Amino acid sequence: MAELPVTLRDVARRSGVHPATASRALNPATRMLVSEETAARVLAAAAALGYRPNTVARSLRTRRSHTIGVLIPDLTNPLFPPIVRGLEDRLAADGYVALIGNTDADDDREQMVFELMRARHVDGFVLATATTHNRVLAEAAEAGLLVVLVNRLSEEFSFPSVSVDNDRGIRLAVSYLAGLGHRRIAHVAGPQDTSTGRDRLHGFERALADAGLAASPALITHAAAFAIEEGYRCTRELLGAGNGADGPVCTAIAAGNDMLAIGCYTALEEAGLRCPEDVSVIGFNDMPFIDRLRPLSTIAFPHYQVGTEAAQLLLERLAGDERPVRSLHLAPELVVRGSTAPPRPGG
Amino acid sequence: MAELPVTLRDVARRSGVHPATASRALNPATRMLVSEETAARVLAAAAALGYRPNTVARSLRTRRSHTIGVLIPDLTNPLFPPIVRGLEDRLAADGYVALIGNTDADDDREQMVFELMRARHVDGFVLATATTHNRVLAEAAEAGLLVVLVNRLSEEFSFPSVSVDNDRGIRLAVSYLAGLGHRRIAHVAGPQDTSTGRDRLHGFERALADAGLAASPALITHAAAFAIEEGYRCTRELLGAGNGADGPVCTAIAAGNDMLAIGCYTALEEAGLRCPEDVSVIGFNDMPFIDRLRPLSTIAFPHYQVGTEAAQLLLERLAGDERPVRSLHLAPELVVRGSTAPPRPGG
DNA sequence: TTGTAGGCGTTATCAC
DNA sequence: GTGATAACGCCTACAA
Repeated sequence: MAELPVTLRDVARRSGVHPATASRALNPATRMLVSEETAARVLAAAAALGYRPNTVARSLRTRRSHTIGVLIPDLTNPLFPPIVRGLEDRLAADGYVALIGNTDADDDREQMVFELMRARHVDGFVLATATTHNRVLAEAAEAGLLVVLVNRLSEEFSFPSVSVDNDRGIRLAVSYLAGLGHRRIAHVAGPQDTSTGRDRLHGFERALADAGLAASPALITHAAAFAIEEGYRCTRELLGAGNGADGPVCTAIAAGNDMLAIGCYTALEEAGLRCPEDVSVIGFNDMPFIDRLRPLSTIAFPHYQVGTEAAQLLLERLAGDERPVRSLHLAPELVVRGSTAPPRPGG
Repeated sequence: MAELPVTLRDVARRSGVHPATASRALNPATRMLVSEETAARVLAAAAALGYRPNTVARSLRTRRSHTIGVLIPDLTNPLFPPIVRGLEDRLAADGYVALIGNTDADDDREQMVFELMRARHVDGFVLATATTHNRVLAEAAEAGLLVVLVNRLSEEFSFPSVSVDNDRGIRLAVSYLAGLGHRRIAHVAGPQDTSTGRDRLHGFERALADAGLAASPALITHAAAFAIEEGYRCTRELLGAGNGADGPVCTAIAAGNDMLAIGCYTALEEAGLRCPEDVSVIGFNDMPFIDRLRPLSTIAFPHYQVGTEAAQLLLERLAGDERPVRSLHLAPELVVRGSTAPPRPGG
């Protein structure tokens, strides 16, 4: 029952040539070195025997595994599946496969998964987990590994990257809210050890200034993670701080991402505040299913394309592209749904 | 900058032993064959040099890649990420990694991804894509590959599997609806070329009979895929058929899964019917985020555990377990949310 | 155009 | 307990 594996020798034997010749005939890149009829004979023999090249042996010899390591925080965060699909689809088109590892934003776990992949001699990495001082990034840089950053930038190392223009995105959000008439706009900032969290916070502050609005520490809270519970906690903090004389401290919240925005809802409800009547909420990412969840206004970007572009960048370098490192910034777009409205007249 | 790779020979040289001895010392399983002090010396040398074994070479020699191929329909279906995480977490604990492939329920694509993985000599497969007459399943069986089915069963081949007890699940749904007083209960059946779709349909029919309710072809529609649009289409069909004298043809719908249930909502809304006042809806799977989407009553099962159990089954066989093939059926549970209510008095 | 030979890094099987 | 040797399946100078 268990099939005996067909090797190159078997194909060679059956077609009456040396294994080396068979190898050349089978490899499209070297097929030209072989006479047409020999090539045809070898190909026929291979097909007849059901030959399937042993990638492991090939990898050992060529030092190419045609495998890419992908590190993401957590696959169950709906933001990542479309990105991963983009990656895999583009990679598969070139015969590459992806090894996915979840890090749960835990350094030790990240290190462990990274090692697991290095041991498998992946040809490159896609990292969606980069934090400011990241051991994996440092090791990858030192070892000269091929890396493409996704959704993250590194100031320390110069890696190619694909991300959304966070500054522009958060500006879209803030100027939209300001245009509605909001003057007390709060921000639930993402983790400041990620470029994403930092860029959006700084963008927020600049956008406020540009809109002629005052920045106040009371209007900014810091989430420890891009997680629903943190959005909830931060919004409570926000509301608790200044929920004084004339209503809540803010009339609008720009959340660091959609997960945080979901947390905002719960806290607002708990405080007896309605959205958008009392407080407007805008998210970031337009993650899948968020539109069916609540009518959340948010900043959208093409998730799937982030994946395909990252794969593209990687494949180009794998193909020997030596051009200077490129960083792609995909354009975000404002998506208005039902979570935003002008502030109450009395506000 | 690019580090020169440290090999076993380097470690052997530095510790003054033969590579074979170094190999024995480094491998916990064969370490006992070596004197303690030699082992210590080798280990120290390895650490000092930053030796990292070449898994590719090891795989070629041992014919074990410590890699598992995972085929799923589509990672962006929220049902799968937690399952995949369960798989990866359990596999990683034993030093295995997973290759994920999306098939989009397309046979050619499935075949292609399957080949990509076979070529990489994965040690086993987890298949969540099995359909009734499945080429991949047949090839895997013929080649004697290690396979564990997830969320699917095969009548044709005897593979170990992990799935939810669909029959019991749909019975829970139907008896709950019947208990609420519903007598005209419809079913949006999933694709009948999947065991999941079939088992739930048959379970539905039996459950109806057990509840003393009449089965009618008009109350059953067939979705071509577990997709929102198909749920929408089928529900329209349902409503269009018998939306005659006294209201809609049914007062409750048991959907084949949550995605189909989401589609039901849209069709009901369009028809001016409210849920649950006019028509109750119950789903299946309790997929992530569904609880935040709409208050959908549904049948829950432990997604993550499906993954860990599947990995466990695979690892056991990889470890040489020869016990007869096991099929795990995880117990489903009824989750009541706001999409179900007694039928209208006038119904 | 084809054959020869050697080696990628590791481990299994001998022998000592 | 350790060393020597060969082989896993493939590719690629080099030679013919």
